[in-house]
Amino acid sequence: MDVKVIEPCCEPVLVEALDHTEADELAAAFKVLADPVRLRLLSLVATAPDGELCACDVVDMIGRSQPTVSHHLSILADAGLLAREQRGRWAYFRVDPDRVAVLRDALMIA
Amino acid sequence: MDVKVIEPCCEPVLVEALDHTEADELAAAFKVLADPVRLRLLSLVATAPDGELCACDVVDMIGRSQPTVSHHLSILADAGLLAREQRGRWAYFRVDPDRVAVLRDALMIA
DNA sequence: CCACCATATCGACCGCCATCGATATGATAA
DNA sequence: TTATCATATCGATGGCGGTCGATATGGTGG
Repeated sequence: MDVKVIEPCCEPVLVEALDHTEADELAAAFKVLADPVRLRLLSLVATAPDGELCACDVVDMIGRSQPTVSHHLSILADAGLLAREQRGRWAYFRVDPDRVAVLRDALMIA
Repeated sequence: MDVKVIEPCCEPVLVEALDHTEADELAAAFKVLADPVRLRLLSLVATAPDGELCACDVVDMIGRSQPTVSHHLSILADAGLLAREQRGRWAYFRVDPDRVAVLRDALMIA
């Protein structure tokens, strides 16, 4: 029995070392993920029933003040990880899978 | 001919939101990557000819002081991303692919 | 033993950022 | 318009962390 195994995940993509600019940009991207509140926000949106979540529901789940939650949501949105959609006075957020994939691909190094 | 296709990469792994402990641990892991010097160190080791690099060669490549480079190498090693091997007075480093994979898997969220 | 080299540790400085209370903005509803 | 609600912005504060010079550690060679 022939068995064909495709492993698209673990192929090293990094062929030469990062230069300063690339390293700065990547570090800035990972810095967005380097906060527990932002990671919980991202996971809450990612696992939301319809793939989207209202900011109004999120404050209670997180356990931080409303300005702090708003601050972190803006950082995630500015980084492109979350897409914001304003509907009336409510703000809804979705995960941008492509943007997440960029960071995931950057870790295909070994 | 039987064809077995394995796609370990793009399946969402995150099924429910992260709790506080998981978020703290993940954030600490990403914080290690959230620095350009450490990313350049990681990429230098990952793309080194034999998969390993001597700390003695690294200081000149990075453009930071020796204490700073040593500091960042220790952070990468403590996080498990780099494995340190002392040979005489020299310290050699290798990437731990499994540890990198843990972070990559954490981004399989959408 | 001593001199030298690679690396690690220490101490201090400085800038960035997470956090919150107060307040502003902007939209809906009465 | 006025009241109310959701969200964003502002300003201040406290702590964390990147950086380097100085110094310690520890191994090598003479």
